[in-house]
Amino acid sequence: MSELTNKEIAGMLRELAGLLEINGENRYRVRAYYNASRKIMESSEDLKKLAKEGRLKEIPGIGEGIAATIREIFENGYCPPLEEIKGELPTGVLELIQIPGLGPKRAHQLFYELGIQDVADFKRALEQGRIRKLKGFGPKTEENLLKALQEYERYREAILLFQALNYSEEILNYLRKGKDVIRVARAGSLRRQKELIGDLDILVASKNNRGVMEYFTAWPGVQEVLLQGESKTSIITDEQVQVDLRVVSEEEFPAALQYFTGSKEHNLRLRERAKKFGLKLNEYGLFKGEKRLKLEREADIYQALELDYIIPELREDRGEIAAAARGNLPESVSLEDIRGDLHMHSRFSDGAHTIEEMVEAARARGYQYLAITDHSQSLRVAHGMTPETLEEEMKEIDRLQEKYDDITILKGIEVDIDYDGSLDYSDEILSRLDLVIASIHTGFNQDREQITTRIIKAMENPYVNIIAHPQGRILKKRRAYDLDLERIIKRAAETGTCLEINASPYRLDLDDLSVKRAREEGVKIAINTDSHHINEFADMALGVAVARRGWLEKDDIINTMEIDDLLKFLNWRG
DNA sequence: GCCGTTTTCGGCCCGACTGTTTTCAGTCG
Repeated sequence: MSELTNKEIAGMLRELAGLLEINGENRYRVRAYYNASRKIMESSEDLKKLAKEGRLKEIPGIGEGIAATIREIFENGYCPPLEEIKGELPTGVLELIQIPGLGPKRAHQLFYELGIQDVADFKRALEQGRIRKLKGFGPKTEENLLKALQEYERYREAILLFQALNYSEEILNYLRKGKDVIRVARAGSLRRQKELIGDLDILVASKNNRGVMEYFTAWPGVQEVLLQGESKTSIITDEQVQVDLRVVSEEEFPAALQYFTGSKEHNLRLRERAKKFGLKLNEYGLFKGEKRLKLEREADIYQALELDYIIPELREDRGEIAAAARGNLPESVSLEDIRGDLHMHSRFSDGAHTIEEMVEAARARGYQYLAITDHSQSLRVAHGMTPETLEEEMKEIDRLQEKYDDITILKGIEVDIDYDGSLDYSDEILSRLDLVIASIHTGFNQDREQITTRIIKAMENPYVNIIAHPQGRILKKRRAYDLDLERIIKRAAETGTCLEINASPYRLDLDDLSVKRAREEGVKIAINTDSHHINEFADMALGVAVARRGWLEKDDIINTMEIDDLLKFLNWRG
C-alpha cells in the first residue's frame, strides 16, 4: 500500500471528475466525484486507515463505486480510471475550464475539433481566428473569450476577509445613498465570513431595478461592466475586485438573501429538501405549486422546511442541515460572549503601546481581563525579553493592577518553542506566570515529524496553556508548516492544552475546519488577537467568525469564561 | 455514482444572462 494523503486522493478524484465532465459523462456521476473529492478534503479521517478497516463508506458521498476506486488507488499508487481517461484526454484541457466563459462543453469541442490541449494552444487558436469557425462560436464569443483569457492570465486573486469587509462597506455606503434603494445586504462568501473572498456579492431591494443598476454602474470605482441584465449586474472595480449585484423586490428579499448567501452546495441540499416537502425554493420565494408562501425573514425558509435557523457561517454543506433537522446545531458563539483577550504585545517587546494603554483599550471594550504576552528572549527580531526585562514587566503589571480594580491583567508570555521542542525560558520562570502561550517562529521548514513532535513536546510542558497560531500560516503568503495536526489535536486533548484561533486578519489560524475537528476531540480554544496595536483589538470579530464557522459554542472557548472561572481553569492547568 | 421520514430504483436545484439560436445551449452561481 502506498503512502497517499487525503489531499492527494481528493485531487485525483477531482481531476477525474473534471475529465469525465469534459468527456460528456452523466452530470450526476460527475457531481458524485466532485462531491466525494470535497468531502475527502473536509474529512479529518485518514482515508488509508478507513480503507484498511473497510469503513470508507462512512464518509457521506462515498458509496460502493468510489470506495472501490479509492482502494484501487491505494493498491496501485495511482488511480487507474484516471490514467485511462488521461490516455484519451490530456490533463491540460482541464485548465481550459478555469477560464470564465469556457465550460466543459466548449472545452470538449476545442479538443476534439481543433486539437487544443491546453491554454497555450487555446491562445494561439484565438489569435489565428480558428475559434470563431466552430459551431456555436461567433465573433462576440471570440471577443469575450479573448478578454476572459487576458483576465485569467492576469490572475485575479482572492482578497482577505477583512479587506473584503472594508471594501464592501464602501460600496454598501454608496448604494444606501441611491434613491431607489430600499434595503442592502452583503451575501455570498462575504456573509458566510470565509477567510478568503473571491468576489463581493451584494443584494438590494428596490422597486426600480433599472434605476439601481444604472446607479451602481455609475459608482466611480467601476472599471468595467462584465454583464448587465434586469436583475443582475457584475462589474470589476479599479482594484480588480469583481462585484456581483442582485436586485429584487422587498417581498423577494428574504428568499433572495438565502439564495445569494449560498453556499451553492448548501442551497442544493436545501432545495432538495424543499422538494421532499412538496415545495419549490428559488431566489424569489418558497412556493407550494403556484402559491408563494409568506416570508418575513430568511429564517422563515428554514422554519418552513422544519429546520432550526442555520447561521450563514455554517452554510457549507458540512452536516448543518442534518443537524438543524435533528435540533442539534451548535449554539454558535458570538462576539458578545468574549470576556477578554489573552494574546497581545506591548512595548516590552514589539508592540506599539504601553501596558497601561492596552489596559485602557481593553476596559473600553468592556473586557474583564487581558493577558500581556510579549515575546521571549530568543526572538531577537521582535525584541524578545530577557528574564530581567520580564521581571520588570511583571512589576509594571503589579503596579497597574493596583491602579485598576475593574479589570484583571494576567502576566503572560509568548514563549518560543525551540528547534527541539524545548522552551525559551526555564520552568522556574514559567511557573511564576499566569498564562503561558507557546509558539513557533523559526525553523518552518523542518519536516512533518520534527515540527509535530516539537509542538507536542511543548504541549507536554505542564506550564504551557495555549499553542498560538498552531499552523503557522500567513494567508496568501506562507503555507502552513507541514504538520500532523490530527496528532496535535489528540495530544492537546490529552494534555489539556488549548489551541488558539489567532484572529490576526493575516493569519486566522487555526482555520475553520481544524477548529471543528478540535472541538470534536474536546480541545478548548482561545480566540486571541495577537495585537501589536490597540486598533487590532477589533480583530476579535474575525476570530469569532472562524469559531462560528468551526461550529464552536461559548463553552468551547476559554476567553468567554468569567474571570474567576478562567483563573481556576488556568491554575488547574498550571 | 449516491442515496432513502413517500424510494434499494429512479430520482438527482433552479434561474439569469449571453450569444447564436430560428427555439435554445452553454455557462455561471
